Amino acid sequence: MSDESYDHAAIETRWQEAWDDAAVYRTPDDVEDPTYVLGMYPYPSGKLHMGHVRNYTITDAYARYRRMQGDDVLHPMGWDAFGLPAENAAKERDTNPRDWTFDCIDTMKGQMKSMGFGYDWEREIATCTPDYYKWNQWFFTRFYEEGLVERRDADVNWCPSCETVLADEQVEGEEELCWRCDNPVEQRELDQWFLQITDYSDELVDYIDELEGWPDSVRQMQRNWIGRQYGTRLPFDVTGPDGHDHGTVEAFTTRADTVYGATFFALAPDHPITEELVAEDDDVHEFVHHEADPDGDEPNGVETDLTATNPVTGEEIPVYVADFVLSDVGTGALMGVPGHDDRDHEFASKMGVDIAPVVAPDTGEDDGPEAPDVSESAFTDDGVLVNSGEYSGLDSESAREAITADTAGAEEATQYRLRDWGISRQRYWGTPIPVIHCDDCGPVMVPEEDLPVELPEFINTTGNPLDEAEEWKQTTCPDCGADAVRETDTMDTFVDSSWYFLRYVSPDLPDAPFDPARTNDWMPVDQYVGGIEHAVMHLLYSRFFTKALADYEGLEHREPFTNLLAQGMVQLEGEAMSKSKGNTVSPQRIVEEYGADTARLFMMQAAQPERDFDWTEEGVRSTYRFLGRLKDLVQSFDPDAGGSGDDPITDYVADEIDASVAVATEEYDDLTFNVALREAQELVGTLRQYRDYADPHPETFERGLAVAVRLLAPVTPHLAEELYDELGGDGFVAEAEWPSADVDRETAEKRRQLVENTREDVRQIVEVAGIENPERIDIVVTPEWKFDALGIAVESDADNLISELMGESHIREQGDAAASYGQDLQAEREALSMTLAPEDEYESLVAAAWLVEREFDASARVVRADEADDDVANTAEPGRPAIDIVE
RNA sequence: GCGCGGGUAGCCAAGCCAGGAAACGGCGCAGCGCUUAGGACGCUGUCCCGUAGGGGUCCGCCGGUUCAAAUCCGGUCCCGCGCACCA
Repeated sequence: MSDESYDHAAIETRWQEAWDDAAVYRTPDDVEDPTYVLGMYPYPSGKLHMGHVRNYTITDAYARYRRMQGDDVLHPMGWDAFGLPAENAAKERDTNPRDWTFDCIDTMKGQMKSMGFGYDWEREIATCTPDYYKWNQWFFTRFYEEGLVERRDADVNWCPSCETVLADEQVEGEEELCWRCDNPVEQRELDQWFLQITDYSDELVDYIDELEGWPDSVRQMQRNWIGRQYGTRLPFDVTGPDGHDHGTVEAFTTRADTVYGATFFALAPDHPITEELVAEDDDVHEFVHHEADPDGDEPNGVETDLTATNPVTGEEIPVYVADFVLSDVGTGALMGVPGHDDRDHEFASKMGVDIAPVVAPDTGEDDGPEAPDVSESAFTDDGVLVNSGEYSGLDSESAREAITADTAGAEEATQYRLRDWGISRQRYWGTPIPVIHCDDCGPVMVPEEDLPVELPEFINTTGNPLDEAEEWKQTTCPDCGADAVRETDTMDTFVDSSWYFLRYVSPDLPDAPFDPARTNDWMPVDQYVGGIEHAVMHLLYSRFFTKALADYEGLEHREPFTNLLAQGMVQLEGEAMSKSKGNTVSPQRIVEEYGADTARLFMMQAAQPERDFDWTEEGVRSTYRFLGRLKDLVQSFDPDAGGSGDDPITDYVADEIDASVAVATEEYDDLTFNVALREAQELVGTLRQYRDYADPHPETFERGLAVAVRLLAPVTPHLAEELYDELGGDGFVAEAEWPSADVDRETAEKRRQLVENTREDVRQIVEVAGIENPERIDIVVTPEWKFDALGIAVESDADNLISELMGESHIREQGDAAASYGQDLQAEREALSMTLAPEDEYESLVAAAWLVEREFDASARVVRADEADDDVANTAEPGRPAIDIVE
């Protein structure tokens, strides 16, 4: 076999079997607080795609790295196995969702194994098994007992194509499209089960600040979604022309300071008062049923014959019904302040309502604020109140507080955009909601001993199959024993994924959803990795569940995921891969052609995990060749041949090995695999040069190989095992110890910088001086007193550095040279920093001299200052040796 | 409109949180080497000027803080993402 390729298939199969046999990735129940590394479990759609491969390679590499660092690691995998696509697929193929799902799981599990992902398969879960979804039902009844579940008649998002309702979070964009099928969503009124996530609104939003291991973007998206706003609720008395009292209508406002500028009042088209008016007022009827366009950009409205009394001024203002007022925002009614709100301004201009300025820009001067001109557009900033009675002169902030405090019936109010989570779905392939409807008792929870309520056999029908499952549906009331029917709705599958990370801890526990002691020990998830598309829904629901379980089920953690990584997309020519575009790359094909290690390494080295990157076949081939070269390098190694190691090149290689470890370790810790891997690949390059240019010292060379293999092991586990074995390693590299370095990263990088700078200087001199054929290159290390002087200068805060330096006799006796260097130091003293120690600098240069010799084809000597001519040595500085080139 | 993130050499992109070297790396381009890993590999160059390591200019734009700014602060213009007749 040529070194262009290697028998990846044989190697990968061999080690996958060996890992299996040795249960390398098994996490025993008795380990203490393992590092919990988790990738978002996949929906079993049939085949792994590149997004999965990237996601799970990230977690696998990190899990392997932590294991080599000596941690116990929990790295499980499971299946988000309920959901509509299985139902659709079952219909198309004339099978049933269960069989189809388990077929898909089989296939995908096989593909995961062929990728070499090291999961503890004994913790595998599939949410469509009664053993799992029983606990969804159990949580539902527990939450019901705690008052976290409510059934209400609600306007819901209905997707006619999926024939089910959707949560607000599942409706996308201005066009309101279904997140799954991209069809327009309609509104329907249905009895629905809700989980009261809004009970946790404040905690969910407040605690975002603490989630420092999460990306800002996700944190911000959650803040936006919860949408908390502080304001004031103001009571407006609404009356009709005949004195007919419509009662008090509260309006929420964040700008109570503008209340003197309220020139109209507006009600939503479906507000209860509007509905009264529709019956008696033809104009209102006409508007509500024919003109109102809540989705349009134009604010439309109709004047009513009602008036509202401004609770602060006592003024009566006209009441409109307007389509931009939304019944589910605030109270469904608002005070219109056209002088200070853009939309109100547009509406007032259109309807001919007064526009009055009551807040002026704060000029910061004492001569009194001047009311802004609001005839053309509103002034929406905070400022100073004008035309506002006793409140004139106050700044907006103070005025809001004062008005709220002074006004009868007004109160501070907090508003949220977050709504309760409607979990009812009119589909078959989900967790049956464990409720029985009794004519006499109403909805009754299924008793715990009757759980799980298992799904009946699938019936291929157009509506909800559960509605057709008569035998299943008919039952008796647990309370009164009368004939009753089962709830036929199933749960949103996001219920399943809101706690699956707990189930992995004790997947087979028969009598509880999770083992409290072990879960408290093992949670939270240390590193969670998945797509940004779950920034709101899954992650918010999981946070909610965790908090509810902390309150009611003894979970001692209130946040599930400490660190979150939202991985970037795998693209092809800048575009997301998608089946519809037909620009996908099959992971299976890549594994067959190049092997899993190549696919994994290519992906991890291509970019930081959170960035998008382009898949390129050329990159894959180049990665494959690298692995082939590495394999060759290891196999050509002969421990019984080679030099004594008593040479500078060996020292250089030894330093580089340490440097690689120091850098790669830090980068693995930060999950910046691309940088860590570059380090590993450069080390392999260095070793190759070592082999080709010198007579390698077997022990150093072997250490280099062993280090390179380990640095790559988290990402290319199969070949790493093969080569580790080849090098005579004990056991598995997967369980081997992570290499340690003799240097810290800073020193290693200073060394590299010194060598690189010195070589660069030589190049410049050769070029600028036009030296054609250098014969000898002397690199003269700085005299020690200069290092001492630099050290003093860095530490010193004395005004006169020179005199402080001259206080040192061994510096003073350098005479003019000391004075001159002292002045240099004085000139840049604020920018000074410590270099390598003199001996370290000398040794680093000696070790690197061969690079200069090789590059310039001249002999290179590294000499100490006292061995060189003074006029050369004097130009040397710490970190910058003098250079003398002889032609 | 609101919020967040970002604008760095021909292109991609690190550095910014913790200010101190024309600013990591990759691609592309150019030169050299290679009894060889060959539609590769290694070395070097790639802002301008310079016959001994020097000088100039530079991180979207404008301004500020500082001995010192890609980095901190304010303003402004573009790009991306999320939310949005949200009161």
